[in-house]
Amino acid sequence: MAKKDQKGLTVKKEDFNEWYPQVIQKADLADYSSVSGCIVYKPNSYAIWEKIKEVTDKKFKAVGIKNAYFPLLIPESLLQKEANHIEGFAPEVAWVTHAGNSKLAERLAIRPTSETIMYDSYSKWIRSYNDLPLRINQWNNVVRWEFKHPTPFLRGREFLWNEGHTCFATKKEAEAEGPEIIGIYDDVCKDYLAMPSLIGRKSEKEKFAGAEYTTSLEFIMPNGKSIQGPDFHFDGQNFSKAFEISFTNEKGEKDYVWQNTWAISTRMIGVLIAMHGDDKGLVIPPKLAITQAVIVPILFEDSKKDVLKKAKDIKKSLEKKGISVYLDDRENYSPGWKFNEWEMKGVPVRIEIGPRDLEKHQAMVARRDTSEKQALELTAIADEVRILLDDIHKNLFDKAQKVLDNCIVKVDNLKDAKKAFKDKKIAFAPWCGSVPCEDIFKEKSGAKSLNSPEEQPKLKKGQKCSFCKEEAKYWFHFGKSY
RNA sequence: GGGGCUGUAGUGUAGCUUGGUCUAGCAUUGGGCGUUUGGGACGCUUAGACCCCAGUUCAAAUCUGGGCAGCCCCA
Repeated sequence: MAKKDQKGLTVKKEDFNEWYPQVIQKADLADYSSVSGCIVYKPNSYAIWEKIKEVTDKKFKAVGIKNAYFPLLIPESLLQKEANHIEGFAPEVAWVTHAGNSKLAERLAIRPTSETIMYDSYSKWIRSYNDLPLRINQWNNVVRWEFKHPTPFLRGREFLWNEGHTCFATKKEAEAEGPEIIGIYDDVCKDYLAMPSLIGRKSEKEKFAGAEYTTSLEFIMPNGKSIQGPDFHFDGQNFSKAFEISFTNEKGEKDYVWQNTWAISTRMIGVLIAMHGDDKGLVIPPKLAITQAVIVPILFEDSKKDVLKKAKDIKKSLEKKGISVYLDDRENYSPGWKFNEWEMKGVPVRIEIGPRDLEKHQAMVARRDTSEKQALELTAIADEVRILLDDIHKNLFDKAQKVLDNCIVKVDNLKDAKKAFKDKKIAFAPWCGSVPCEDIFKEKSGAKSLNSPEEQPKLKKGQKCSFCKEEAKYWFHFGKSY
């Protein structure tokens, strides 16, 4: 049994697998539902998702991407049009077969992803190079009937995401979208979620079903397992040829569009919880927190009025600086109880004010990430909290960056790679990149390839692959994965 | 894909080996009343559970089988 503190929370580093669901439970983030693998996103987690969605959506729109909405249900005939795509998704598709008591003539897939239903429309919409580029995104839910153990947020049968589906007249234009989209995702992860990642190209084996290549952001969880975050797929003309998305180019010739797809999902909530949470519970990065600061007044009968008045003043002064504040003036809970509750829920900053502070014209300000507490002048408090919130973000990011840096081990053989995985680390190795090599590697190590960063250490002349006899092509990250 | 472990109120658990004393204990949580309130206050009161389906038996939370769900390890 792992150690528990007085609130029944497992110590994170001793048993992450117990700690994780406990935090979700205690911070009131999610609940299990009657459908296995489908969770309820309770207000506390949904608020985080709304924030992620809001900031990401803004960035999409800033580069000219428009939102639309396509149907949930996809006719079987459409889903089957692209061979690799259907092969990749078929085992996990949930089907609608009946309407009331009558059997449908053609069964309908609940979208596992929307390429097929969207491209059916695209083929009708795109006629000429004047219709391009077409850059459409949708925020929706998808269902993939996973058979592996579901884990709240990280792996489930239904999740929320964005799926961007774009079409360009030329390969060059299409591929140029890659860095732009990956840049947006990376900005969101760094600037809002306070999370660095490994960015790079996926292997042939692990790329998206139907894509030419996939670029991903990989995150490393505290238990040493990696997990794929947002990604970008360059689809070439695979789908456009299957769906007949053709157009007349500038030369008057028939041509097929070049396509990309890209996504970020509610899985990031899980990564966020895992990455920043601690033995006191959840830690929400300030820019994602729906409540950035909570004021806990210390109420006694004789001074109650004055303390509450000051607390309200503080609230106003913070709000003027654009900080979202909650004044917790509930009288049926003790201050200590509230401290613990807000820490559990991950609110970045807590302000305590009582009669003793009133005398000194100050308030106690505690930061969630380090638990440091300091007395601040009432007049300076709004500015100081503003600075503090930025500092908390920076500290969370730096800590996460350090963890990431420390878990990457350079290796050049299977034995050292396996040792790295055993130590809960990521192996970085020269590799040939072939599918057979990865199959054997996976069987022997229990791990898989993650991605290959664009900026690479130099390969030695004649460097062999770390796991077979072929020549190494690039450095690649490998790890045990969710 | 293979193996192992587990399922008891909202949450965490006791009981299961050796069926009966279980009208299922404890803590926390929820409701009510009062006293409290500077790091999860206290008293009184009230509500709330044996995952589902079969079987064995006079008798099942407890044993058996199946299902469902959760966790772990290996591939």
